Amino acid sequence: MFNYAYPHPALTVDIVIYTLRNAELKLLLIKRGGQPYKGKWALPGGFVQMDEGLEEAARRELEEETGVSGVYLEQLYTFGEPGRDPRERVVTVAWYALIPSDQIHIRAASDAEAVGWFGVDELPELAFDHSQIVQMAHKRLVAKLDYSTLAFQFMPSEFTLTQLQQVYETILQQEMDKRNFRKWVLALEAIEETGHKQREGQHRPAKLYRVKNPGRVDVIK
Amino acid sequence: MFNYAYPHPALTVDIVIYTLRNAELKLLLIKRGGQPYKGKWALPGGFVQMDEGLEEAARRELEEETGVSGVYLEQLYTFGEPGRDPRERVVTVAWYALIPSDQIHIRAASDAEAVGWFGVDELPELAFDHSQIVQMAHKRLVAKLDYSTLAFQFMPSEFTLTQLQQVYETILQQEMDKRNFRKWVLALEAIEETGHKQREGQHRPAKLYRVKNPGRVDVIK
DNA sequence: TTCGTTAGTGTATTAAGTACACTTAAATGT
DNA sequence: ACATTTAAGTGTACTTAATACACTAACGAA
Repeated sequence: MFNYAYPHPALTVDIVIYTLRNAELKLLLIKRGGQPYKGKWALPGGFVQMDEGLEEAARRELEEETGVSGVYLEQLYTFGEPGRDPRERVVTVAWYALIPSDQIHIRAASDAEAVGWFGVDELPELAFDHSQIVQMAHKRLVAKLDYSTLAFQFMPSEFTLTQLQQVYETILQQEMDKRNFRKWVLALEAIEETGHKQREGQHRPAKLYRVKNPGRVDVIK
Repeated sequence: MFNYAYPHPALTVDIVIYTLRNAELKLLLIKRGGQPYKGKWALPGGFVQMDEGLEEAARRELEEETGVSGVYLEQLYTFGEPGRDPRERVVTVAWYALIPSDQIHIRAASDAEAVGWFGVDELPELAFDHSQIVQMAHKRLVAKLDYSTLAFQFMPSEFTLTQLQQVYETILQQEMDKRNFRKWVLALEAIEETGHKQREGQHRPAKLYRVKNPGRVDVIK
């Protein structure tokens, strides 16, 4: 039992985990096994331990659900309306993570819950205020493509310019001109040729590129 | 006494309250009367009540310390490193507020604490991790001037273009060309002439403008 | 060697941002 | 009334970034 002179809310982290698969933006959901919202899909998350920081808690949950670590993770917003959880006052610090498309051979889940990747346009009804969280995450993601190098966080260690362009086109939901895109992205000086080529399909092989500073997201303009 | 099966952190809100005075960006600090960090300056803030939302709590604290309400308030970030408060685990949801320069005839403070406006370049040593919070708030503020109409939140109901330019110059710490600034800001179509003029000093009177959507902050470009 | 497919490239046009200096309208002092 | 001081107000040329647009190159398969 833990006693306090004043009431304390419970504190959780929830994570919107994005990846790109089949030219579609997907996010990870977990089917709730217990009440409330039993059987509904929800964002992965859980309680913050007393001896861990908030980002640390988010990375722990991320690793537990997907097995991945070291990926891009950013705090999104903190949600704490009274009544957002019917049991007790729960405040959640929401985060979003981007997983490169080559790291999704992750184990399904740590515990026995049902886990699934959902296209952002085919989301089921979500538990709690999680659809509000997802909505805000998507807005942030789209906005950041415009003024940062965030999109590179989706790329595998080597990738073609066409693949990179598809990432932008998928998330922004608009087609782009190939020549203009290449001119623009190369002018950023954030990627470089690896010297390798990707030979696949009956056509000219594509040059492979890598991100110069893989972990880093820079503001551009 | 309040009992929980699992330990809960305490939850606070802290607010970076900005205003502009004498062509200087200032923020409000409160001298701590009790331990820890007794006598040190700190951001205004306090515990979140169990029946109020997070923004509600921030607005309550803002109103208690400054008497102002209805001003621009935005969530900044949530800080929750274990050990940031020596007494117990305290997680704080940090906000920042912008107060128009004509609303600073506010009452000094609700309680007996010492309260003061400090220029952002002349801040004293701060309690807790508050200097980290201030640093992040300043970064956000500067960034948002570039891609939103945030700066208008500092303006009184009627203002001259020169005053508006000074707001940008003060916060961005760089001089701007008068003609280019006017061309740019008028092209935003976010402000309009009031028809009034400001006569003061031995020079040509300036046209007064107002913000078209006073509460609103739009992303530009 | 022809066909199918995706990779890769340049130029002209338009829009936005930057650099830069004089005139105007008022108040003050003689 | 006139000259002086002060900040308000205005336009144009130049530079840079964004856009529109179509063909050639390199490979695999038949």
